[in-house]
Amino acid sequence: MSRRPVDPRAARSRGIPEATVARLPVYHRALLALGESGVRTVSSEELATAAGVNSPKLRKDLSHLGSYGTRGVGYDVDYLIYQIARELGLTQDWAVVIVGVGNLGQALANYGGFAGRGFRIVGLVDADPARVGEQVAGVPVTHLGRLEGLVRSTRATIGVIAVPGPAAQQVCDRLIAAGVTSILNFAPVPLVVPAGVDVREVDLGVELQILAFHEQRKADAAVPALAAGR
Amino acid sequence: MSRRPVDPRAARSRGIPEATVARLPVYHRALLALGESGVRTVSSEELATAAGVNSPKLRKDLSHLGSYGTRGVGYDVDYLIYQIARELGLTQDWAVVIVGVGNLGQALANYGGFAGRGFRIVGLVDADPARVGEQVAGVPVTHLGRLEGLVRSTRATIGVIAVPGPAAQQVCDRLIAAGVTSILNFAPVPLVVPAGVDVREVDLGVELQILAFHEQRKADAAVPALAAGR
DNA sequence: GTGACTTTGTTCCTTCGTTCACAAGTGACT
DNA sequence: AGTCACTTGTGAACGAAGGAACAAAGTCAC
Repeated sequence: MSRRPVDPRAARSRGIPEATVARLPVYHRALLALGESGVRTVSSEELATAAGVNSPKLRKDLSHLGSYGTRGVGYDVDYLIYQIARELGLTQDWAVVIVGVGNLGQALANYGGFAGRGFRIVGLVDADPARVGEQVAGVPVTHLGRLEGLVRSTRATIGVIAVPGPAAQQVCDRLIAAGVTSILNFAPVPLVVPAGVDVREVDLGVELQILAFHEQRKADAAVPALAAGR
Repeated sequence: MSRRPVDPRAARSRGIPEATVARLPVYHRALLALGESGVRTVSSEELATAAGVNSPKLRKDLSHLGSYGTRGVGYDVDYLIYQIARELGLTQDWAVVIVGVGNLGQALANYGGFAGRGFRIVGLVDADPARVGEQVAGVPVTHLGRLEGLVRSTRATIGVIAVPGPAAQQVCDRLIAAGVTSILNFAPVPLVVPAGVDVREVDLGVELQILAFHEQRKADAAVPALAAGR
């Protein structure tokens, strides 16, 4: 475990494929579940099943982090958990501000599994003065007017936008001006941000529409004569 | 406009790339917003900006649906809205059942923009008997025990899972057994489903972890000496 | 200590997605 | 009517991701 405090071969810390990064959190979670079940060692086949991927893909993904497995044996669960956590930055403490205390904002505040992964919700912000002072999941609600002060005083670097669409861009701009450099956006509008700021858009409506597309495909396949216009 | 009621060249209706399908809903929404602003015609450059992509990508995406633009002019907004909606299946009516009436389930029930796009929430299901009879966004809450009956009687084909992780797979199995063939899963566990059933996993925790990864990258870049272990 | 077996890590190849550049088509203006 | 400016649609180059197969490496039994 102390063999390589920092991997000298430059495979790590540079050029981990984006697709791999998106799967690492899933592996991490699957490993945590296995660890709690008392499993100490896991093969790529077993872990792949638990994570919902196939084993060659899993091995290739893990190989991007370094050689943390033992051939003929598998991966040490605890060690691999630590390595993935470190790579993802979960061993650090991330201050997160959530803007918008509607149902979605509350759902996020109550979401378990943030605290245990280094994410600390340091503030909830809402435009409604009536909600200020309220607490959700132990975090007090601050008025939108104090957004910048909250971000600065807590040194938050991650902002979550859960406000109605029309307000999203303005909230985004203010978050960035106050020092936020990563944004998770649930509002159904594409945000424009300066270089150096990361945005991830999560759109509940889009997901349903993608499903509808495939659903229609299935329906078309079942009644091909109609679909083909014959 | 009536030249090809059904495109004879098989470009359409077969083989639209998955990446394109995932962006069509975004284009659709951007077009709706433009249309409400009174815009009648839009160029690929303008629409691309509104949708947050670059124009070559937009044009290639749209070309998979057919030739719906006019060179030298652009795209007719209303016509393109209709074509995308048809391709996505939004001109049909989709019955959706939401399982789990926590904060997330309520947020989904209240989400605007479902109704206008063909999605009709026909039922909310919860395991807590105390919530049965309650109404959320005008939809009554049904007890989990009646899940199958609800799905069958409403002919729902899309199910949304917003329950705690441990319950997700069982709910999933029951939905499928009752006739659901598309599932949107918010529980942080990978679902296993039989062939022919589509699943989309949306994981709020994963998104934050991906952001944390990039955030750490930025921090490393700012203090390279420490990050490189020198 | 040796051999057989297990499992990882990596290489090659194919598929998919994105970007670039340009030809073709359209409308406006003279 | 002809020319010019503009925009779409597409072919081709480029890059990223996925999958299979195999060699390397380590363990366990004896």
